[in-house]
Amino acid sequence: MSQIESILKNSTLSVTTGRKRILEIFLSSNNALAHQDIESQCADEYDRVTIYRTLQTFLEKGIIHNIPSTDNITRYALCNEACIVSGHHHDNHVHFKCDSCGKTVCLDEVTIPKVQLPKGYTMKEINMVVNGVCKTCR
Amino acid sequence: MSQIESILKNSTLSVTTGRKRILEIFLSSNNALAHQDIESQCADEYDRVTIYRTLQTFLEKGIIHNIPSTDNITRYALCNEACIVSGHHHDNHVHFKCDSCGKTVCLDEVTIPKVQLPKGYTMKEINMVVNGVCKTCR
DNA sequence: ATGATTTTGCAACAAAGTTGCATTCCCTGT
DNA sequence: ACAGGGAATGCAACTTTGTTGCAAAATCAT
Ligand SMILES: [Mn+2]
Ligand SMILES: [Mn+2]
Ligand SMILES: [Zn+2]
Ligand SMILES: [Zn+2]
Repeated sequence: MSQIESILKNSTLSVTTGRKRILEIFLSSNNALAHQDIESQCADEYDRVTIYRTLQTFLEKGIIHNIPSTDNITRYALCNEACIVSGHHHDNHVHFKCDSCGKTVCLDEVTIPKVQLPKGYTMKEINMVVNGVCKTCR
Repeated sequence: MSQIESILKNSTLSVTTGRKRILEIFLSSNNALAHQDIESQCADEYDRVTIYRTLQTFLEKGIIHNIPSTDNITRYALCNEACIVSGHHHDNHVHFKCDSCGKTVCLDEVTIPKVQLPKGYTMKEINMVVNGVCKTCR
């Protein structure tokens, strides 16, 4: 059984060609992908709606996580391990978006530092996104 | 001269009723606002396109900053001081989005902690967004 | 292999964002 | 106070993005 198939099986998802293709696109990319990025790679093979639904499914199953940004475009990246605990992701790495090449990457080795919230606030998820210039663009 | 007018004047913007109205909406709100939030408060007075253009102008002038989120909705909040330096904002406070009431707020008193990027990466802006339950919803 | 269940494609729709252009408004100088 | 030039606005048309219902197709357990 291939890596791709076991990812799907482990998440109790049926193995369909569409899901395998989208997973393959993620695995062969070294940066985060927006819906549009995926669509432009397989719009001839799969319907737009299928891509939306597949991304949604992957999110819920903890196969991918989404990365916030100020440009109104949510990007997605593979989760390293099973990272769904009681309904929400617990990724704890920093994300970086390059102002020059536009690419967004997971900085898996950079952990989000702790932060003290004011009294009364409960923390479920935390996201940190850094903008700047990446190492290939400088 | 009113507070609202001086904000516009200080940013070398002409004082129009639309800009004053949108500023007023921000000033009277205690949470961050999405385009849609503003539109629903003044759609009868001003065109959708004007709101888009006004938010864009305010952003560029450093009157408001935008807050990233994973739900594909950018929200905006007033900047505390002039926070535009060489073309980019330098807000350094944490943002909080409540999963219960959906409101996003600036935690002005919580400073984003420093983080060490890998070699070769240059930091321009940094954003931190925490999800959870706010003090009024718990 | 068969049938129940899930996934997909299609169509239709709704919402969000963009652009060009004519009109209106604001500001400056007189 | 007024006129003229430049900036902002409204409107229309359009593109892009996201959603929903339903019938056809694919997947999976038996
Ligand atoms: Mn990541
Ligand atoms: Mn803020
Ligand atoms: Zn780059
Ligand atoms: Zn709340």
